[in-house]
Amino acid sequence: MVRMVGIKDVARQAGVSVGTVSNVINRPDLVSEETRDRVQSVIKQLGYVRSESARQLRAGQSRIMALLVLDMGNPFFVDVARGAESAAREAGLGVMVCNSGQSPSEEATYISLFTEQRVRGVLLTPADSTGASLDLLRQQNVPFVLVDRGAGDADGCSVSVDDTIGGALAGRHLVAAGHRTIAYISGPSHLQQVKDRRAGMLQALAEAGLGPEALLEIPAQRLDVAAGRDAASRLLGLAQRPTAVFCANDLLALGVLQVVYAAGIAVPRDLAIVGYDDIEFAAAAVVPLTSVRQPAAEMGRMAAELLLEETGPRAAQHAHQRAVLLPELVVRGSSLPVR
Amino acid sequence: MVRMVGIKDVARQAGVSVGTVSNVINRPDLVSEETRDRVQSVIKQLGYVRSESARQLRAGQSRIMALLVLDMGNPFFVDVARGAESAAREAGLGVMVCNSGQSPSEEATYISLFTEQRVRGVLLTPADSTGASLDLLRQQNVPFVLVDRGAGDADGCSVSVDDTIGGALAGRHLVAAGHRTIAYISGPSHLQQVKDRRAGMLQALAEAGLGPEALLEIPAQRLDVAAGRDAASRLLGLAQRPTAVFCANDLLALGVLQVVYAAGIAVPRDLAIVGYDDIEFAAAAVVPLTSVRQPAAEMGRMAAELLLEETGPRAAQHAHQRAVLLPELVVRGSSLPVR
DNA sequence: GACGTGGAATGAATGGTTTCAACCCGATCG
DNA sequence: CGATCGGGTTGAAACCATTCATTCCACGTC
Repeated sequence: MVRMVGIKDVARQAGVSVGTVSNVINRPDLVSEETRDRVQSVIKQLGYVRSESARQLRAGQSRIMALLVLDMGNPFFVDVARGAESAAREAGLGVMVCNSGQSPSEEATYISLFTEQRVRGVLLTPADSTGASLDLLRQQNVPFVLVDRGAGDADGCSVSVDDTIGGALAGRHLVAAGHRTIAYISGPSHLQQVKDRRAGMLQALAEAGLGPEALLEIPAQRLDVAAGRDAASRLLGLAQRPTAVFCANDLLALGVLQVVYAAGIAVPRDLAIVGYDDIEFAAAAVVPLTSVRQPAAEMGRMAAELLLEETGPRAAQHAHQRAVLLPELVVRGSSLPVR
Repeated sequence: MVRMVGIKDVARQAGVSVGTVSNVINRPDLVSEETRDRVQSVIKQLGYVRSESARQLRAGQSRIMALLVLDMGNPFFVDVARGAESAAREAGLGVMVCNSGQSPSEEATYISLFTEQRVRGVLLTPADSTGASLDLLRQQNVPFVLVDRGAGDADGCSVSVDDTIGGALAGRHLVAAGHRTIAYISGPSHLQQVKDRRAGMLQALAEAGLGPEALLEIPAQRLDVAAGRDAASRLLGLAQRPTAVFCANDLLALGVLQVVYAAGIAVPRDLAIVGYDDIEFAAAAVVPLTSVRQPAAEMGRMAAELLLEETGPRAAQHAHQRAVLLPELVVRGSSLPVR
């Protein structure tokens, strides 16, 4: 292994002190133009690259923020990551994207990795519902921002989308299209999102004078395509099939669409489908899916910006906040009323 | 900002020297059981977390490897990332996943971020075809492994899949199903993959005694769903439409499927479709897509392992190698011969 | 009782950068 | 002419964990 060229080598070669080289890099305005040019050219000539670890050691914090998502296979989180990444880059930071796969233990492993790295902060959608992960972060006072989750007891920021409104948007749309019995393909019951989306749907039904019996819940184990297929088979086995399905996310909806289509049931004529998240593949399905759009990239960006504010030079004026964004219904072929 | 508890605090509290604390953490067998327990409990009590930057500063390299992919929105790369991540974690490293979005300039930005971080190494699918990015890495002697690309002139490892064989698999399958004119929806022409897949297809056609005129190339700007839709419209506008389409990747194929279906053309009866990559959404389409499966996770894992070998304790015995994996055809509904 | 042995613990040196008080020197002011 | 100012530069401290040569100690052996 060849020795790395350090700031000292540059200083010697340029005939200045290390302090001056540092200034050339970090506060060029303090250095005379002549010296600056000379140092710059030596830097280029020697191929000097500053060592982030040394800089970090002094600064006490790194220039990396962590993003810990539940499922990298879900395009929704990919969009979140994109948003966060672009905000971070504007501030000259890197993002370390990691995938907990919904496992609290992997989540804990990553969090300890992050604390060792002294990351600037963590953006996360916790997989652990007990809050133990957050305690870990608090203990090390690593700033964090919750993504796609409200910070209930609030000692951190959060960015989320109002899922009750989202559910209601879907509900009103289906009711307006004449549906009177709707299936809800939910996900793991401990997820707040899943509950809120149902609540919104129930609210919309109530507005139309329909009781909770109009909503038939079909639980799904996970929020992925396979779980959607599975739930759809159960749906098809029912004696009295609802005329519409609302899915807790688009992956489920894609699974449903596949099974329903294979069974020869026409969408939307015999069955309307509404998904949630509006991932790219929802629009790209053979029958484009109506979906409740979450501003995923926007969420990622906001989360990153909140973190930057909390850890930036103006940290003192930072007050934790809970940003709640609004979802939007995107109507496509899978739920269009048939004329 | 509260001061971080350092190794010195632990040492003082436990009544030992800093060297001993370090030994407890890194070489516990050198320390007597009694001392070890005492130190461990102080560590827990104080919530001490070692500073990776300080450790790194001495070690000269970090415990993070970078993965730079072309498109995080493509599930293929997500699988690559998963494979790399799992191999890295087994070795106690973290992976920093970044997205160049095929832009050489973003790629360069990330590479300079990586060199500053002194990452252990970089796994990448270069967006820059001139090789300038690799030069940057070589210059700083940062080890790298090419993913999904062969290392032609070889001064690094690479892991790729034989795309010519992949194309041939698709070709033989379609020929066997009786197709005699096939459209090839390609991607950006400078991508080697795109060329190799076509070459394989031509080879399969030749084996069946068909000349290059049997393959009709329809160029696509990018390798995504929208480009697939676009190419499909052009396909449908043709006077003499081929009976089968081979797409350079699954995203294109999904776009094609959507447009073709909307035009009322039955798949596979009127048009067979074969994709490439075998992403989850290919199997999840309404008409499940036949696709050439690439062992994406396996590729990510191998790449990470090669990097670990190159930078690990046995680096001396490391010889660069070019691993070439084999693709596999997964036949599904979109190309089944109609009885 | 002198010496050797080996396990356990020590503490100083090391690494690269940033920061800041101190310094130098030419120019301006009184 | 001396004092002051300020732009430009310097040099050393600080950051924190690791490493390794050294010291310490208890025990056993001759």
